[in-house]
Amino acid sequence: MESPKRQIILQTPNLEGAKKAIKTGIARHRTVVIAGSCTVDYDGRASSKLEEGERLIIFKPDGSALVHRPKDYSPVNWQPSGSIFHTRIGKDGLVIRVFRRKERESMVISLTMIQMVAVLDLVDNGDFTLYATEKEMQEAILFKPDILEPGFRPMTKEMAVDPGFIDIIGYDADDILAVVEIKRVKANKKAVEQLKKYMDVIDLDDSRRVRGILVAPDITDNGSELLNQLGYEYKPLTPQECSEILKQKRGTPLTAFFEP
Amino acid sequence: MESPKRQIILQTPNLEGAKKAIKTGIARHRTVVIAGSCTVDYDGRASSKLEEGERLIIFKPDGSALVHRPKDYSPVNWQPSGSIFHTRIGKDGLVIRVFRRKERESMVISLTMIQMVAVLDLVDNGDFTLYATEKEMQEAILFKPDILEPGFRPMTKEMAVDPGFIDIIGYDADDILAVVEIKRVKANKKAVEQLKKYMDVIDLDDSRRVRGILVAPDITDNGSELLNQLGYEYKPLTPQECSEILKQKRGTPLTAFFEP
DNA sequence: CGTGCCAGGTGCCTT
DNA sequence: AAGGCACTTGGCACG
Repeated sequence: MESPKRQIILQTPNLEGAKKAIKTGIARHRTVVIAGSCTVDYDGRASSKLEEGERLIIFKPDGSALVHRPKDYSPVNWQPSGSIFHTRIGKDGLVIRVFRRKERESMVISLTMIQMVAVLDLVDNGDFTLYATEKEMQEAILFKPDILEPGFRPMTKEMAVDPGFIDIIGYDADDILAVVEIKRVKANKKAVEQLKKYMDVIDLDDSRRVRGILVAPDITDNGSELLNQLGYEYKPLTPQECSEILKQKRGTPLTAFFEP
Repeated sequence: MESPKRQIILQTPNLEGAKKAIKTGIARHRTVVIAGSCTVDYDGRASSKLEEGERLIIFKPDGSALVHRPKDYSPVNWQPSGSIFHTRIGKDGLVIRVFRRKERESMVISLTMIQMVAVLDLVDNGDFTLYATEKEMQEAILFKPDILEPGFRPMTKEMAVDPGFIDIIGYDADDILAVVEIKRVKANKKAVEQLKKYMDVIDLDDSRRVRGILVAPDITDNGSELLNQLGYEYKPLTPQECSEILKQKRGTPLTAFFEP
């Protein structure tokens, strides 16, 4: 018994041949890659018109769609996952309509000339791990609170207030309550305002002095100004440092916790 | 004289053949599309590890690079334009390093099995126009102020304050000053806070009563609550409506302005 | 569902 | 370069 073809690649197919391959690929939940000359009309939350030109078009099995020009990181047009594809040949050439019921959005691609159609069977179960995130900064402070300042003792993480979420609340070496806001990139005025919002809530509940600490790898001048004005503090800390600390943690064998 | 090949497409090439095509494609500023099994290591502002799996890889002539899994709108790894590519065969297979001097970021793709390499010559000079943006909402109100409310007269657009930018300032039918903040999506509490920030600045400069008007297609309950609390107003207006109004404007012949 | 917020956000524009 | 902000932001987590 022959195994089904893992890929179909057509070079400069006619529209009918392209249509067949694309429909087959979508039906079989393959990744479909098309290179060709097209126009794109989008209509939904906004709307857009893209005039004729050669682009790379990608349809994924999860119903996401991308139209990429030969430049830039971001697609010129797209639909997020969950879209429905409809392919037909009309007077404008090979027309593919990508529709998303949620948001009532549609993207219509009209292909006039096709350089390539590739129907690919991509199997991808590899784990993806991102390091040096804000989450890791939080974990690092909880794991080794001294990196914030000696004697700091975290009490809560991700406390819901107001609404909103305070990253960390804890007590310092002098038993003063501290509200900690973490940013993985340079903190600006907006970050300080966010900290203030949480401080205002805590101040209502607590008549004792409360420290506000902004943790970030850097801070803008405007941010620093507002911070000083409000009497809060800035603690420089990079996501990379925090990631390194967690690497030590993960490297520590479990038995280490049971040793003196 | 033969014209140079517009595309090279290799099916299941060996690593050496793939390497040659990829290097050629990058050197000639073509769009290179690779389907194959790979790992990706990224290191820069953050860092990440992507375990073995089959993905679609795109290198563009402007030095941008994308690694797409067979799902999701966004690439799992990438480099923005201006990156430098380096391709070699090592013990991990075909290794492509994408380096960005600014930001000191690197992405290393190690390909072990290759399903396809396509070197494409995409020529794309088509215009792209996006409609129903916040900018268009602003223009529509300036063009036909009555859509905000009858008798409204805009005075400034994009006025810099504090710092920050007030979308529109104008006078209503009763000559009361009004600060207008525009949102193209449902306005939330943050949008109201933004309006408040501008109102606070204007209130300092102006002892007369000032109206705060939030223009948006919708508003969240929390946003509405704060709005009422602060005594501001909400004017429902969709970006699509505004776009339609501007379409009329563009449709209006210039001569119309000279007629009674 | 809405509400809030992070993201390797990206991109645009202005000082 | 720094700062402010929109984006068809997308995506997740939580009530």
